[in-house]
Amino acid sequence: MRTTASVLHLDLDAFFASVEQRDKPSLRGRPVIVGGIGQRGVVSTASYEARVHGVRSAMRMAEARARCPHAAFLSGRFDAYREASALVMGRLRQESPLVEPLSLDEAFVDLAAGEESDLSPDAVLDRVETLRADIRDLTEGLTASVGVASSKLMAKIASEIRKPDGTFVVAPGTELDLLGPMQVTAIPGVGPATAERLRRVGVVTVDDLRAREEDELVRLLGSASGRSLVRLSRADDDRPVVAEREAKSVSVEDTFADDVTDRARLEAVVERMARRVADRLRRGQLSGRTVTLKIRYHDFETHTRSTTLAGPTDSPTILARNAQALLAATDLGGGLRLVGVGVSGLADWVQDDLFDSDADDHDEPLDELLDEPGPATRTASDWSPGADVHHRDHGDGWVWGAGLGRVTVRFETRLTPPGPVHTFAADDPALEPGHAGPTRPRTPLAAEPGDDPAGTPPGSLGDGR
DNA sequence: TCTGGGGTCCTAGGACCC
DNA sequence: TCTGGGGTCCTAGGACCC
Repeated sequence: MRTTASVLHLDLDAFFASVEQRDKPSLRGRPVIVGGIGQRGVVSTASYEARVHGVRSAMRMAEARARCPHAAFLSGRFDAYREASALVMGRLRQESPLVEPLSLDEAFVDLAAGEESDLSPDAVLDRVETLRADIRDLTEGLTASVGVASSKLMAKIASEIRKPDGTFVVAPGTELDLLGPMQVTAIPGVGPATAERLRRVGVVTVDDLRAREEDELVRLLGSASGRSLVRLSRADDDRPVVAEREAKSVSVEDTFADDVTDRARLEAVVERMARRVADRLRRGQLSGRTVTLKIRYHDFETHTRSTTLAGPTDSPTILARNAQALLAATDLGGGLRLVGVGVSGLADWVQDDLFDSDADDHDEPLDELLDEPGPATRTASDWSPGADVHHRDHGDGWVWGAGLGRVTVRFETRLTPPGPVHTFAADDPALEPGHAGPTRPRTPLAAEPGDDPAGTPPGSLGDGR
């Protein structure tokens, strides 16, 4: 933990609602509620005028309307929010090169990372007041709350204390005085479920938490949470401010106004979603390997099904086909209230790069073939540049394979995912045209030593035991 | 008229490998 | 003939955050 208050946390006050009030003078001084406007919407942000009436983030819109019928209800203008956010983040980067945005309206700044400066609490306070005034000018009126402390944990807690439009600097050495009496839910990461588990064993405040043994908390909450909570309860937090964090997943989901039972309609929705995901991947110059379908039944029961491709793709067609295959394997029950499509296992390259192929367009047949779902154990390196690729359609599935330059040929078939995967030898009768699908379970294709001039795929040989 | 959308991280079990 | 000890990958679900 640092000895100076040099981690800054900034939080723009009622951000979405404030942008709306800034851009529409008629809304100033009035309750403004931004969120899902439809039947099943929830509140994203409520202006302070609306909070007076008990309207909160994540509240159902129906309840918000009941509590505050005279409010302005808006669905949000994300381009405007992104623009305002970029101005703020830009100003923060003048403060230090090390800025970690957490969302459009929140960021950590490492004040110790830039040029050497006076990090005494008084000097930092002056600096923050200048920063907040600049942000107000730059954004034409948006206000921010700021906390500065010796760690991320305390900075984030501190920014809540003088909210809205205030600053709180935690003098080094006083962290536990501030944190100890707070409820455990003040610690980010402790939500309702964890708080309830802790309450049942008599832990309500951070001081209560600190009195417990690590072993007990690990048993109660698991290894990661237990250990981390022990440290945080002591204000022991050395997590660094990290500027560039790479995305780990991309997803799109939608809740229907009314539950949908029509499979054809769901297929169309899933296809559109997959294309949107692919579009976002490509704009981010990313590709992904694991396709996930998310569904939510009428009773809110939620499930995910996923399939992992042989290599990363950003092809809308491939993503759509895989998402639709997952849907096809899904029981629609009494209807779905939500579907979603996501991709994870992101890479900043596409599988194209591995092949000596002139297929620049990811939707070309050859390329698609190579991106088809395969067994999880197959890796991109199973394939050699210029490999001779074969494909045979077997009606209820398909077979594909690639020659590595001579006799060694791997053939694999896959039924509609997530069905079983089978591997065949080149002379397997199942490969005869007209044969309708695999006839025997997957068997390892042992390459004979010295029989493979193109190199053996990693992992396909035993360790000699 | 119960309960958004976009994320992250963690856990746990099974398959598979060495 | 009873049964190891790691490790990684994959799938699914849950808690949490803004």
